[in-house]
Amino acid sequence: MSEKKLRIGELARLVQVSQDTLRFYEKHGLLAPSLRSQAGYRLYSQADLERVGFILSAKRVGFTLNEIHDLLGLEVTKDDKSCEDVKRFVDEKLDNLNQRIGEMRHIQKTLKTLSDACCGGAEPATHCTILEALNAQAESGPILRRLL
Amino acid sequence: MSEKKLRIGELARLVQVSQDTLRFYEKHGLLAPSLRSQAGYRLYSQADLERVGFILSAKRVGFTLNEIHDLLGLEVTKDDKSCEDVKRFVDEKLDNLNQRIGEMRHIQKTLKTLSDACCGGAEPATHCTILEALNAQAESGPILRRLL
DNA sequence: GTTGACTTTGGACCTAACTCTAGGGTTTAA
DNA sequence: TTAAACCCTAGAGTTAGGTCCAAAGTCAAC
Repeated sequence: MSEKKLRIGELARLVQVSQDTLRFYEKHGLLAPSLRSQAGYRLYSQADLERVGFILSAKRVGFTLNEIHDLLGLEVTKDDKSCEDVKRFVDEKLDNLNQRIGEMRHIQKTLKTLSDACCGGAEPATHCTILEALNAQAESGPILRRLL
Repeated sequence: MSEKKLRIGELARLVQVSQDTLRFYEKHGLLAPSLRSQAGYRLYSQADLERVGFILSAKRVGFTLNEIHDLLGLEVTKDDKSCEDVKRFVDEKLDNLNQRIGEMRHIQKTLKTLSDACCGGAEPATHCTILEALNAQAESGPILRRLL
């Protein structure tokens, strides 16, 4: 039994993007349907579905479509050189991610400080902004410096 | 002694963005210099510097300028209602951040799998793509589902 | 055998976030 | 006192990532 293929509308509904977006990704080389019907309809396989999943996930965490294109194009072969290249590229992306996760955690902490400071007690603080929350944190350690 | 003020070029160099970008942020209400010189030159204070730091950091982790504008505008007063509003807004952003951090960690893991699988041993694998790395992970748990 | 929901292509349009240009004023060091 | 390096405004142009539209073909059901 061959696997069930999805038409563009079904796939779009599944992954919650527009059909136009899927065609746009195709035009930019990120996602080609594995097959076309006789009439020319795009038919997507399960692998295609996973590919879209990866694209959208990578996008959400801040990769550009160009970077995602490169990531999807990565392929290690017996050739040692390609292996080196992949490692360099991937490690750079990893560093990048690590840094951004750090910044996200910091902003998270700041938002939490704001939320707690303002609405924690029975009486709301008279005055509280996000920059004051940032400063409150900064006073308890050299956190602000990491921002810059 | 009054604090040292920065002109636009100095600030731009400090935070590594163009002068145009700073003026752009000003036009969109994210950052107004606390002062102008007699000749009309923008003069930025330390507080302004911190503000830019926050803007850039928030941008790096995926907030849009509009969202950042709203974040910067948050202010809790004695008014209970504003407190409620802030809490709702901030908590939503926090959820958002949490989810994205989760996705980042997942992609991080995938990249690591790829890096390890391909270049770990003495001999590079014959064939390894990022989607295969994803699948390798997926097999050891229902991870892919979380992508969608 | 036609209606309605689907699909195709090509190309115009849109928004966010810059980036550049022109034409001019200011500051400072030689 | 002038040249280099800075700053100003207004407005046009650019890039990424879609989004919309028109004109037309396809498929399922009634």
